[in-house]
Amino acid sequence: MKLENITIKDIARALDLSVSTVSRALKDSYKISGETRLLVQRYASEHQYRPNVMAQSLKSQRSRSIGVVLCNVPNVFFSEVLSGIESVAYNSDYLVIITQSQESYQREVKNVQNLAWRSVDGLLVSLSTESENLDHFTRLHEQGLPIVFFDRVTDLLQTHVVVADNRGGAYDATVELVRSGYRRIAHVTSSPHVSITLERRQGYFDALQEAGLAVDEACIKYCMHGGMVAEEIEQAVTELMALPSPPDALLCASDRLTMGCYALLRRRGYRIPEQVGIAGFSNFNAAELFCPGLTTVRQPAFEMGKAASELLIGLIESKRPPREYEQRVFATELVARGSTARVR
Amino acid sequence: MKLENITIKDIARALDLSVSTVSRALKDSYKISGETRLLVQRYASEHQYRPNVMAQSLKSQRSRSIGVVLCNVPNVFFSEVLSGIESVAYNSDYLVIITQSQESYQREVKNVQNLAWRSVDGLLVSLSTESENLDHFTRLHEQGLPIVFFDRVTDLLQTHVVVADNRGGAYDATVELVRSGYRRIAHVTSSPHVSITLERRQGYFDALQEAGLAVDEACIKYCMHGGMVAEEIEQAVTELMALPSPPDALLCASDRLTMGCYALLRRRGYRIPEQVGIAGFSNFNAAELFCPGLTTVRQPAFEMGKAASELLIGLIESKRPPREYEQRVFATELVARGSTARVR
DNA sequence: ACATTTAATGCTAACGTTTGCACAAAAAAA
DNA sequence: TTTTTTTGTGCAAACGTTAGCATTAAATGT
Repeated sequence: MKLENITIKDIARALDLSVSTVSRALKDSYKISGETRLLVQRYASEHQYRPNVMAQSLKSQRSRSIGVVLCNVPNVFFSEVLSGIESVAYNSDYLVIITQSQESYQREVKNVQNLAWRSVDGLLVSLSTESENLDHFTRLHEQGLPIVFFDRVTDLLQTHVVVADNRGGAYDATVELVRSGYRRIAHVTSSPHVSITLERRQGYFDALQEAGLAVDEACIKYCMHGGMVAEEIEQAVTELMALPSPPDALLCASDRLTMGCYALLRRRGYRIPEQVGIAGFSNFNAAELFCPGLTTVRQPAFEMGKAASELLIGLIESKRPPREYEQRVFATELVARGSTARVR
Repeated sequence: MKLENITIKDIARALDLSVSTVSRALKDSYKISGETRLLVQRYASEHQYRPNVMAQSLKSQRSRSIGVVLCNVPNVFFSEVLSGIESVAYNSDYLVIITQSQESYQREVKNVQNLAWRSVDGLLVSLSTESENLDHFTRLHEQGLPIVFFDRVTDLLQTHVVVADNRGGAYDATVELVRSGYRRIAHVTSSPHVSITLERRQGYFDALQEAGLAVDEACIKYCMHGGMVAEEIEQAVTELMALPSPPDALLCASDRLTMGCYALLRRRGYRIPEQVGIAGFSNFNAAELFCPGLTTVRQPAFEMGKAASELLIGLIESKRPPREYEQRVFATELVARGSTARVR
């Protein structure tokens, strides 16, 4: 019932040769007479011989596939990253296996172990918000499995890393808010476990400080599931707006949070940008169609996916570990729109 | 350098047993004394034995992985489908391999062949706009490779199919436009090669006819790349609006087209919904934040992904082909918003 | 003419499992 | 006690490749 393919043995039998000769003739290595080589290769292509990859994998201990571990595909940022990953893999003839952690530590662990066990040649990882302990990676990494982190990274492992300039992006957005006349800028962000949260917060801090504005911890709300659960966002916004002196602007740290906050503000009838300004990280490119247009910090997601993929494949295909691990940082792009246009 | 795992042989040697006994003890089959079974199983779990999947695959000719072929991951609809696929696969312990055709026939063929050759157990496919010839599927299908089509399907192959009620969705949206007072409704759609185009067009036709409105072929624009190239959309809209009697409303047939047309109309200064109404298929759930809110036909993408995945896994795991192939049709949901609200 | 090199091919063992069959020892039946 | 059955285990082949070493025949050197 399964697809019966012709094997190297069949060829050997048909041509009255040994399997080793056939094998060698096909990868034109070693000393094989041009005659037999041609004979074998013609027979092979005529009969549509395709080497059995499972056998090859078993022999070589390589599968020409890479595993991707990320939170959630429908997140615009991740879907673009994934697209970038796939496009590089396609050209390099690697298969891309996708898993979602759904921001769950448990699920991340299971996925990573499953992928490793199913013998991917390398791993492309963006950590879940829940992940603090990274043993599931360190063990594999020590055993020599190539891993590249992107977006939500860690310095507990010595390896390549692909990130956006998170500090810079948050800084730029905050500066824009300040420039527009906002003075009490709140920050709605994700779990402080993940790298991007800290970096973005730093950019927010830096900009406030430069502007001589106070940093108020009460104005920072951490959504532990990165906005995967709608209630988090609702609670964060509610609490912020109930403060004795409520914020006049929101800086949101992720796709989901930005959209969530924006929608909520509008639903609750806040006037944007007069009453509350809002800016945030988002890769949704129709933000200009919103009412008012949403000021966003855009990350070159597709390019980041490509870079991560390239670095990983480099790691996989080089015999020796590199002398130095790269940290590739991509510039973000601030697109200022109506949602922060309080003043001309 | 690669992760050295303990093998069944190691266990056999350590316990002074034969490999076959160990193998059998581990899958507690056959007649093995409780004693040895326990011994083996304890040793195995203590030493973290994990069967080598490549060897198992080679033996069983199964890989516990499924291949997905779709156009483009960042498309909201597809990313949600993919998420549904992954979630079912995760629970059933299948790996999901993702490939993008980017609406290219060539690429689709290469991906399909590559996946089959790399021995996935089954295929989940949404056809590219360019695909007319489906030989690359029929051959594999005849050889017994389970395939399930979703979204852009075909009846050239006898297999399970998962679709939205495309005719109904387009019908509902058109009826809504008519109800709002639009009388010359154009249709911007994708390549007529793909099933969804025909079905959606049919719904559009039916609604027009029921309303006693004329069907004008000049009012139907086919974007052969489904809107992947921005120029197609631009050209379609330009041509429509340049007609002797230009349309007063647009019905768009896909995520990308809907967004593209909406953005273009706004950029060109058309007043929506007074001058031109617009409605279309789209899974973008922030359409309510647009200005005006965008009337959309929503497909239960995640559920469709789940269904497709379940059907495929069913196919893979049943010994015999099913007596009958299913065509699972999911209802769409029309969300009427400002972009079609010409009259109260 | 014989020794030595070179070229082309074959044999065999591996990679880690699974499984039909054979075998031995113990238990049951005669 | 002998025969038969049962129970547990081992052997070996298979899945489709690859690669080190051995082998043969031909070609070159002396």
